[in-house]
Amino acid sequence: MKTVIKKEELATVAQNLFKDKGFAATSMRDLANEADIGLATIYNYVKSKEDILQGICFKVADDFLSIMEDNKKGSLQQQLDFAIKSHVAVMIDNIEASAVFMQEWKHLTEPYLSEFLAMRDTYEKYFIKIIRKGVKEGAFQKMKPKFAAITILSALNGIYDWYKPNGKMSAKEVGENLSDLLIKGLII
Amino acid sequence: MKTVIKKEELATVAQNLFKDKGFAATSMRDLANEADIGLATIYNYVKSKEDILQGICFKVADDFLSIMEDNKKGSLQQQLDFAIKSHVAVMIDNIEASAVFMQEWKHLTEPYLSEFLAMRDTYEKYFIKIIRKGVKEGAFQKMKPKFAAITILSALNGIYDWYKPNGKMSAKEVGENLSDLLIKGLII
DNA sequence: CCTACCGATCGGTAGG
DNA sequence: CCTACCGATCGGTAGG
Repeated sequence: MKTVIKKEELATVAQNLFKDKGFAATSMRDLANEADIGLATIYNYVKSKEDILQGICFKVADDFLSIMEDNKKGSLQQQLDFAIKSHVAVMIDNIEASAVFMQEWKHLTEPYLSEFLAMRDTYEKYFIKIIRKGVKEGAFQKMKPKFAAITILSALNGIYDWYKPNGKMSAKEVGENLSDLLIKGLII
Repeated sequence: MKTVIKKEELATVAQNLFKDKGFAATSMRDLANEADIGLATIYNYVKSKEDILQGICFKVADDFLSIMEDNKKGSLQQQLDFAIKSHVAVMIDNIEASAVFMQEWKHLTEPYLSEFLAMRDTYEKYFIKIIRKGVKEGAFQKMKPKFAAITILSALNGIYDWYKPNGKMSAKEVGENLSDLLIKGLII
């Protein structure tokens, strides 16, 4: 019981510190202090420092990938709209973990690094496919699909830097506005 | 002579390693090895490890800010187009330094951290102002100017992750395509 | 520009 | 779950 709670607290603390200070600049002692346990106790919950990072990165990667399986209906514009809004929803549901996912994955070592990059690549390809089809059909502007996909994902992935859970915009609003801006553009 | 060359080599090495491994995970010994000098020699060129990071971050910040002074002519759509293309040009001209600017600024300590954030804020306000005027005039979609500005900047700032100097897209093409996608949107 | 070194801190473990 | 500790590496410096 208490063990489970402490383990979850450690996970939360790790997400916050890895986001704020970065993985390399966060020591196991920092984590222990913030979670209010002894240094050696951490190793009852995790195997190593990188083990914690892996947990965060692959959890978020799984979340991203699972949403795409439900995304096969409607027009290509609707599919892209759904993909954007779902991506935003996952990020906002795990805002600290998402920040770590985006910024700290480079500290993964092999073979996890390759596995991680492969998952990210697979996810990116969902966006590329939708856009490629849309360009071919003439629904979207003539544009390199990979370029457009990466640009849209970059715009979405910036959220963790400014989104405040108790701020002026709700999670739903953020998704709607991003979809609107990226699909329809800024000019009228 | 030789000193100047080695100093420049050290700067280049620092940009590359800070980008690839991150500031905290790069040791002064890493820099010395890569620049092919002794560890202690580094301190003839810089005062400290953070001194190197400051040099990179503030150089890029200056570059970004200086382009906005020339941007007061034309319609608001033209001004935004110019701002986007100039931002992309600065990034691509300093692609490694830009990556460090975007990802590693959090390792700056006070008072440099506050100064850096203030410069970034000033720059962001240029984009916000253009968009706010455009929304008021009815040239742009009705949208929160700050939200739109941050989203556009996030999309632009993702470049360092994928842009290859010898790749398929020229710097000019990247700027034109980004301006097109973000201002006009993906759908026709 | 380098050799040799400093105190501090790191990730992790033995043993209980 | 903690005390006490390990070897390795860190940023930086003395002295030349």
